[in-house]
Amino acid sequence: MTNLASERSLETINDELAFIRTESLATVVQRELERMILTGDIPAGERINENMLAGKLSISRGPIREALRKLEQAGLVESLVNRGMFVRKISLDEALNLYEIRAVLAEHAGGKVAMRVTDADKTLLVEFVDRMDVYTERLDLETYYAINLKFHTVLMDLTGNPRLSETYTNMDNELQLFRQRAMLTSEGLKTSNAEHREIVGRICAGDVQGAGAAMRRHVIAGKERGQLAIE
Amino acid sequence: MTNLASERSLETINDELAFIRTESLATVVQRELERMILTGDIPAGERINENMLAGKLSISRGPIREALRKLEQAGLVESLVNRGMFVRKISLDEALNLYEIRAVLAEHAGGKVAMRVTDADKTLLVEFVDRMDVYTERLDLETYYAINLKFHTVLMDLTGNPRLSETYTNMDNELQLFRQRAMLTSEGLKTSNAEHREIVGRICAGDVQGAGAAMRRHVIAGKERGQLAIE
DNA sequence: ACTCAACAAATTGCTGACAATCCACAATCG
DNA sequence: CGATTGTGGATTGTCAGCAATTTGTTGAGT
Repeated sequence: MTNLASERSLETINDELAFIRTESLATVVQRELERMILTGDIPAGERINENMLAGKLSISRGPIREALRKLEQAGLVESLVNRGMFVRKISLDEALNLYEIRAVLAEHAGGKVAMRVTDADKTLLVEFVDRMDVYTERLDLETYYAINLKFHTVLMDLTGNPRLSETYTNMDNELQLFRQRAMLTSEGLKTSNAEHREIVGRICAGDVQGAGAAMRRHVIAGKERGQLAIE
Repeated sequence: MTNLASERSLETINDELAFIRTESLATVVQRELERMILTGDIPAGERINENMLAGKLSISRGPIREALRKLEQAGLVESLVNRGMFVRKISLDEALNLYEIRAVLAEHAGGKVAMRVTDADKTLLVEFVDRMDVYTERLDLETYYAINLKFHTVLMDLTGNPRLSETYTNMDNELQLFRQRAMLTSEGLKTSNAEHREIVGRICAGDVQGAGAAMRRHVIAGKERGQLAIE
């Protein structure tokens, strides 16, 4: 019995250690920092103090610096030599450039999904939009955002091109640094989800051209909502 | 006189030190590794030994690991925990996905450039194509490649969207890992430059639609040339 | 001959410490 | 009083070394 118990605890410990073994600390830190940055926990423009972070996480600065280098390449932080790493501040120009690319990718994605979707996919997409409508009514922004995020991920994954989906998502993350304070109004949510419905409708109809155009319009509308919220 | 001389030498020393101060070792190593990987100096699939590299460059492993993390995020190397960093091997599937995205970006870029080019830009582009023709005749692949690279960079920069240019170039770099051994035949060069001429022609004519289509065809043709060379 | 366990060498992951640099603020000079 | 120059503390950049893991090898057992 003691044997069994000790084996169990060893297993548990191993499971936990496996988490360390199969993933470097740098990877864990990267994910955590990415989360903190995207949620605005660490606001854009703020310097990231390596020592403090190391102290908080009870690890050394090495893995932290590695994680920061990855985030630097991902465009979420920028490094100034001898001054440190800062959460990136996206200028209006940079944001417009990102929106432009995103619009192009979205248009292509929309068309491709319209060509490829199965019936199962269609019901899934419709469900997403219906659920978002519910939380729009309830003015539950938190939940709406979460579903909205998932909706776009699923949609992009349906292109069958994981790299396209990844590229799109990465740019969306960078744009998050720009939007940050640009919270949507409930009016904005309604409009946004109406656009979703339009997209899904075109996709379900197999309207390649229309689905692409709807996607493009959705991105551009999002851009304008973002800019509006800033002024 | 001695005063002047010592001032001069101080200046020189400062210039040299500035090279160290304004750039971390990680950045230098990153550029060097990127060069080695893209030229095939370190072939795809090969492990990168941190110790050996540190010894060769007479630095410690810290900056090297940071550089490798950036390259990992850029998609040029991949890390296996406790096993090391390997130059990435791009599968056929991944390459096709990249080509698809690149085609989309290229089409958009072609159209946008056609809308924006000045007369000066036009002569510049024509010069590029003319020069490439020369080296095609001479079968000087090396020089052709160099000009070809620059041509595409200039073309993408003319979109006025630096981020679009950067994204396109990054994907091109990743694809280099795929092409690697797929050297073009002289026949391929001729065809490729004919496509360039077509693109530039449409751009000069202000044919937005046509320029985009020509760009798209160029990318797809390149994809097919690459696949052909592999078989 | 084949499997498998134990061992040794090589290599990565991480840490703590040191050197170089920046920044804010006080002290000095014109 | 303003500008400049030190000066001290905080922070980054780099290094050398240790612990943990992987991998190849040897040798025993079947």
